[in-house]
Amino acid sequence: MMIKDSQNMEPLAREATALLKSLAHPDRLMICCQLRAGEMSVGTLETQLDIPQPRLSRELAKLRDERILAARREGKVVHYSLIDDRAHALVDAICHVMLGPQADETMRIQTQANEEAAK
Amino acid sequence: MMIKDSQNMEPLAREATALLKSLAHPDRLMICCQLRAGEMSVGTLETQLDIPQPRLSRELAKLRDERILAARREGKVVHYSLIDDRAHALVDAICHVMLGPQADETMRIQTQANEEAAK
DNA sequence: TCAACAATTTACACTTATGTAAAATGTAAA
DNA sequence: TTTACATTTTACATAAGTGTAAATTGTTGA
Repeated sequence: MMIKDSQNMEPLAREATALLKSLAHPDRLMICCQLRAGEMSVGTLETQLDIPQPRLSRELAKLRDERILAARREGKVVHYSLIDDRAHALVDAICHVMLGPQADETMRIQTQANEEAAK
Repeated sequence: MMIKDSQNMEPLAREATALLKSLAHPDRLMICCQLRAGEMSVGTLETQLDIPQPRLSRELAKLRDERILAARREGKVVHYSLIDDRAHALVDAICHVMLGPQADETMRIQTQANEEAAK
């Protein structure tokens, strides 16, 4: 009997690769990486990640369109947060794979303390 | 004090996104997914994944160029295998994230038994 | 209302990714 | 060497991603 896994796997693979593509850009990966620590403003992200504002804004918009991030306005400032559990778990896994089991911290330096310092 | 994480994170993020891009296509993800079970010929992959041969061959070539896969010729047949540990670990993680903690098996149906059956 | 700041959108040029079909290559056996 | 089979390469059209700079929108406080 001929077994075609693709019929089971392909839809899942499409879903998975959509998520992978969302994270497959340094700006977007770093953004999601930072936001694991909690909500952060565009200005703070700009400072911490050193991404030119228009580019940052465009990548944020992409991630927002894909419901990976959510935006919350507070006065002039817009705060972004990571609302997709799969994306969160995948970023964790990526850090794990890139850095080895022990040191997820290297890619997760940004803490509330730094958030304050950046203001 | 102003802390710029990007200076630590950016090179790593570039590395990580290179790997993500390699996997961010249904054909390539499914190929790597299958090859976790072990070496497999182009023909077997074609049958199991139902990918047109020229496209399959092109994606295999990409993964080969990036040293994620290795090819071994045996007569007319070319066997591919997954030789990149990070890619292997990341595919495991992707399955885990997409399917939940329990059922990695769903995306890893292909066993040696199926390999034989497909011949 | 005006000025200043935060963030987004637009416009443009350029590169890369993708799907399809046809042609070419390499290998083994008649 | 000719044939058949397995795989790769080429050629082409189209779509999607990326970087940069300029213009625009939305908000607050003078």
